[in-house]
Amino acid sequence: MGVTIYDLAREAGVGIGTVSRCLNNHPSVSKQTRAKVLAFAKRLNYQPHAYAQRLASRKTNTIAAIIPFFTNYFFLQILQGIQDKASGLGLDLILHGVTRTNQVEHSLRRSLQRGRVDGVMFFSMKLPDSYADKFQQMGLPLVLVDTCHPSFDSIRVENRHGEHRATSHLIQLGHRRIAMINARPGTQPALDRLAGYRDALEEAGIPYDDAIVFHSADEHQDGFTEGAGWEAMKRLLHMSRSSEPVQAVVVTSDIQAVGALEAAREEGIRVPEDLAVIGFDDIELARHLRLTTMRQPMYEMGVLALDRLVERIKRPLLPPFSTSFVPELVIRETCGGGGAGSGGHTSIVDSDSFMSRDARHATVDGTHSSKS
Amino acid sequence: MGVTIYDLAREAGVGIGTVSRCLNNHPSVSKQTRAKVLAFAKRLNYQPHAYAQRLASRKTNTIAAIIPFFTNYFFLQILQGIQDKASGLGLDLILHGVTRTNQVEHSLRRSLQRGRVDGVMFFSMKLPDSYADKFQQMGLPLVLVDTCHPSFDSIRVENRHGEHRATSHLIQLGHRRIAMINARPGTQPALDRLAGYRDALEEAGIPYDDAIVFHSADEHQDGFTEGAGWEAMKRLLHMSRSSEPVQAVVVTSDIQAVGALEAAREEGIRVPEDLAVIGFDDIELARHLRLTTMRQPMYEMGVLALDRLVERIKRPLLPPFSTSFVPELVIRETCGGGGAGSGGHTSIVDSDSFMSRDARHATVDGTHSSKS
DNA sequence: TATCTTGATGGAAGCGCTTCCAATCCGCAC
DNA sequence: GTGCGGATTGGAAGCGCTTCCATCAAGATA
Repeated sequence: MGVTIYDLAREAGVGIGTVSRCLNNHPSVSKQTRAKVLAFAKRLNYQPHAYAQRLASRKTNTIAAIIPFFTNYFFLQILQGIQDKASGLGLDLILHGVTRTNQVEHSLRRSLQRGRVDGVMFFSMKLPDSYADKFQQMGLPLVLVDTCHPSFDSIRVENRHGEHRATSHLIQLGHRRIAMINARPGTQPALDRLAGYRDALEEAGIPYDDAIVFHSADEHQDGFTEGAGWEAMKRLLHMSRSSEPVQAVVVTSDIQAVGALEAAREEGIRVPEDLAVIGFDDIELARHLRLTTMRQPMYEMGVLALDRLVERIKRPLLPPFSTSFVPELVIRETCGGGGAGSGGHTSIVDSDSFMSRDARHATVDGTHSSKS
Repeated sequence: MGVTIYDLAREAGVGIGTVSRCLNNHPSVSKQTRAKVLAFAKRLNYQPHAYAQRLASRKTNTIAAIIPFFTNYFFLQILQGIQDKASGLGLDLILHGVTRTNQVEHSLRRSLQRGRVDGVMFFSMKLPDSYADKFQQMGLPLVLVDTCHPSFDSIRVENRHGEHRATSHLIQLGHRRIAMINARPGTQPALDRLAGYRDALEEAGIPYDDAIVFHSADEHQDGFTEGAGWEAMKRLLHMSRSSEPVQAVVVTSDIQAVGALEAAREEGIRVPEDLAVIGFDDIELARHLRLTTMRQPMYEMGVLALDRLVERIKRPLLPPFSTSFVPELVIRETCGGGGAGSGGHTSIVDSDSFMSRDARHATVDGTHSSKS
C-alpha cells in the first residue's frame, strides 16, 4: 500500500542500503545521490514505517508517562512541558492516565513490555516495589516525578522549604496563632510540609500546638482533596470557637484550600479579614479564587523530567539523580497584606491583572483560553 | 535480550507457528498444546514485542488524539473518557497536544504516516483542507470532535439548541434586555450560538438588537478566551451606561464568562443583582465561580468519539456519521433565581454542595482531587 | 605499472512476529 | 487393507526497515 524504500531504490536506481542511509543522514553517501534519493522520496511522498524502523533499530523513540488522571491543572501543566519537549525531540508520548489503583499495574506492565518504550515517567504515586525490581531487571529507564524511590531518578519539590516560606509569610503578616490543614499523615509530602511549618514557627519562637494541626483521614488521594479541606476547616472553625481563635491557616494544597475556603464561607468567616489562608501548588483555580499560595514550577518540572529521562536513556549506568525545585510565594488576596513583606526569597505579587499569568511560557500563548 | 517465540517454541518442543497460534487464541491448536505453550510463556515471562506484531499484522492497535492543549478542563474530561474506553479495548493512545498552529500540521503529518495509527481523533480545530484530502486518500479513519467536515464522522454539541436554552432561562427569569458576548464571528460555534440566542429572543417576542451583541476580534483561539470575555464585558458595561441598561448577558463560553465576571467586578457591577450572566461548557471553574451555564457531556463525548472511531476502523465505507449531544442547563448563582423555571428541558440545580459534581462517573472516583 | 587506500554503494541478514501452505496423523468408511 | 477428510502442526515467506560486510571505481603511493 505505501511507498517503501524498495520503491525508492528502484525509482532512483540505487540500492536499499543507500536509500536508508540517505534518509537517515548517514555521512557516507555522496551529495548527488542523497539529493536524488530525497527528491524521489518527496515526489513519491515516502513515509517511513515507524514500527518497521523500531523493530529494525531496536529503539522505539517512545516514552510513556503514567500519571494520576485527576483532571488536575497540576498534571496538565507538567504534561504540557513534557509534550513540548518531546515533540521537539521527535519522541512519541504514550499517555497512561490512571484513575484506579489497578490501572497502575496495568500501565506499568504494559510499559515494561520489551521493545515498547525507551523509558517511563511515573508521577505522584507510590511505585510498587515489585515493579521497581522489574524496571531494574529489565534495565528500563524510569524517572519519578513528585515521588521518589532510592533506585531511580526523581524530580521533586522542596516541600519543607516551601511550607516554611508559606508559614513565614503568615508570621510576617503579624499572625501568631497559625493552624495547619494537612493531608493524610504518614505520606511524605504531608510529613515534609508539616516539618516546614514547624521550622517556621520555631524560628519565630511560636510554640507548636498539636491541637490546631488538622490531618485528613481520607485515604482517597491521600487526603489532597477538596472534600478533605472542607471537612478539616469545619473542624477547625468549630474548635476555634471554644478556644483561642486561629488567625491564619496553612493548607497543604490548593485543592484542599478550595474546600477550606468554601467551608469558611458557609460558616460566615471572612477571608482574609477573620482568617488568613495560604495554599500550596498554585493550581489554576488558585488565581481565580485569589488564593495566596506557593507556586510549583510545573511546566519546568515537566521539561526537566523529560530531559532527565533522555539523559538516563543515554547513560543508564549513572547513579540515581534527584533534583528539587523550590516553590515560590505568590501573593494574592487570601492572606491580605498586599505586596509587602518579602523576606529575601522570591515572591510574586499577583494582585494586578488576571491576564498576567502564564505569559511566562511562550508555548502557552498568552492566555488560558477555552474551547468552543 | 527478551524471550521470543523462538525460545518458547524450542522450550515447548513445538513450531513457532503453533506458538503464535496459542498466544493469539487461534482455534486450531489442541487444548494440550495450548496449555503447554502458555505455561512456558508464563514461566519464561514472555512478552510479545508490540512493534513486531504491528509490523507483521499490519495493524497498530493505536489511535492518535490531536487536541488543543489548552490546559482546559473540557479536554481533560473528554480525554478521560477516551482513555478509559481505550484501555478497556487494549488500544494505545498517542496524545498530541497542540498549542501552536504549526504543531497541528506536524501532528497530522505524523499521524498520517503509514502504519502508525489505525485512526485519528481531531478536536475543536478546523481541519485543514489539504489534510482532509490526505486522510481520504490514505483511507485513514478520522473522527472529529467539536468540529466538523462533510467527509468525516463528527461528534458535536447542539450549540444552537443549547444557547437557545440558555437565553430562554434568562427570559424566564424575567429579563428582557439580554446582551450576548460572543466569540469570533464566522466560526461555526459562534454562529450557531448566536442563532440559538436569536431563536430564543424571537420566540419571546423580544427584538434582536445588534448593538448589544459583542463579538471578539481576537484570532487567538477564535476568541474563546478569558481576555476576550473581559474586554467584551468592559465594552458592554461602558455602552450600557449611555443607553438602556442591559439586564443579562449570554456568554458563549465559560472561559469568556470568567473574564467577563472579572470585568464586572472591576467595574463594581454585582452579579447577579445588577447583571445576570450565563456561560456555556461547564468547565471546572464554573462550579467554583458559581456560574450558571450549559453543561456539555464531555466525558460521554470522549467515550462516544472512541466508539465511533473503532466502528469506523471496522467499517471504513459507511457514510459519514454525525452525532450531537444536547447540553443541559446547570443552575448556580450568576443568574439568581434559584431552582425555579425549568421549561421542559433537563436542568440541574447545583446550588447545594460543592461536592456533588463529578460523582456521576465512577471512573473519576468522587471528588476532584489534587496532587501532593 | 602494480598495489593500496578511500569513499560510495549494493544487498543479505536479521529484528520478532503473523499467516499461509504443505505435511502429518488419526479415525473411519469402504 | 485402502482411501479420504478433518484436525494439528511445522516452518517458510514476508512485513519494512537498519546495518554490516563485501565490492568496486578511482585516485594515491611506490
